[in-house]
Amino acid sequence: MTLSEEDYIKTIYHLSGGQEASISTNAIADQMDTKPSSVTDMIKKLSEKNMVNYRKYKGVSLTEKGRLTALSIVRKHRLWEVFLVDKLDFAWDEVHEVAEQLEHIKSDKLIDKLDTYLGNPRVDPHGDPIPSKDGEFKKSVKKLVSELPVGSEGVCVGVNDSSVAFLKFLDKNQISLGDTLKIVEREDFDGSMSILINKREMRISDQIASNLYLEVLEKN
Amino acid sequence: MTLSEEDYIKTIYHLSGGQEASISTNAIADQMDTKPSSVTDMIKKLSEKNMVNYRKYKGVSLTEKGRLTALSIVRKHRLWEVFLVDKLDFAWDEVHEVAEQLEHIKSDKLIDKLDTYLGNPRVDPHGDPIPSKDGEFKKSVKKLVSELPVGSEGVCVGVNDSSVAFLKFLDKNQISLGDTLKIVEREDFDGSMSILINKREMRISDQIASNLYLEVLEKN
DNA sequence: ACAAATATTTAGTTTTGTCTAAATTTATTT
DNA sequence: AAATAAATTTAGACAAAACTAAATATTTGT
Repeated sequence: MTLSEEDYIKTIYHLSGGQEASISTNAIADQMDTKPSSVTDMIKKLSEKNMVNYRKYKGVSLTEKGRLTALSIVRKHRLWEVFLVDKLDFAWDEVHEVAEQLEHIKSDKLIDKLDTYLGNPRVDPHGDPIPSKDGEFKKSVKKLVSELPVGSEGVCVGVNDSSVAFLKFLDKNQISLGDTLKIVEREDFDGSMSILINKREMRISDQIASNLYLEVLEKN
Repeated sequence: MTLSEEDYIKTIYHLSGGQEASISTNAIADQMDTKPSSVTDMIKKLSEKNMVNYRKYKGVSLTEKGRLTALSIVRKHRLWEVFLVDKLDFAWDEVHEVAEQLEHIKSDKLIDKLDTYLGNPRVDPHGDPIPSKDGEFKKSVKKLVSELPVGSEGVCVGVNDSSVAFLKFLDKNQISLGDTLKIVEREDFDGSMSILINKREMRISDQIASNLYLEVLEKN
């Protein structure tokens, strides 16, 4: 797999949104900032290699082989993102570019060891799930903290209420997007709950909980 | 700088051995496992970019710009090697291939943070010096432990006596190539010394010390 | 110093991945 | 169901980085 081939496979995967969708030449060209004719050329090559199903004028979809290839790239990308944030102290929103490069490094041993070193994380700093070595992975959904049951664990990914007051509250309590949050216990009376945020325990009101979005893995 | 250009610059740097030497087309071709005609082509391009001094039929040398570029690649290569050995638990002799890929990742911020994370190491797992951000670096030399003064610190890189008995001794005492060794104190009477090996203190005889090679930074 | 050997460069191709412009197919409108 | 619009493919070109084969320079041996 060349670097360029990997980029196409990954783009087709993302445009498919997990589904077995047929993706148009133009959609790929737009996404990759290239020309439709270039896409056609590359699609033919990927089709030769049995990475995509292709019927002229009808668009492409990934084969099983293509899907597994895409997942292995996604796995590498997200593991590197965890490394950059957890170990090198990058902010969660400045890792994408570098991870785009690192995801192309070829060494199974490296990825295995990196995975172990990071503690076999299930999600990246954006809350997106990390596929396992053999291409399995859970989907993730974005929910308000208030909607989740006790025991749920996820990554803070957004706010409902972006008023100055609420953002100040988050800041004062050292809650940032990208942080890991776990619901420890909920008080039925007022809906307040105690949570673990980056391993630190604290208590938040229902108002707070219904304004903070968490990305959590689906049960299955 | 393309990947290929970086590889040529690095090769010319290594063939120059730190000197301002003129390197032949054939030497580069041999080293890079490519054809002399390809080398000529690339040299012309690098010459256009002021990375090398080139006179037809006379060979090439790096310009100051080229030298700094080479040093930045070497710096990245060696920092990644430290990462692979210290953090991911690779053996010192299996890191080269992966580091060859990682050295081409483009992000100054990444290298700065990696350097900090690793504790600003001065040498890689082979005992070779890591250039600083601005291209300064000390040379290293290979010496027998017995020849070095108290206080010296370096990396174990080889043995003089490769008898089974000696290798067994090293193994039993958990001394491996790639380990960091510091001379703490020497007994004048018998030449025995106490050393720190991977931060563990132990005592070795003169026989041992005169059979173990250390790569140490030169004083200057 | 000159012929032979060796090293280097030039000229012309190849492959990969891209592009433009033209041709063709599919979709949309009326 | 044509006509028009939009999407897609084809054909031909180009740049980067490699190659082969031929031409040219340099070095070496006598």
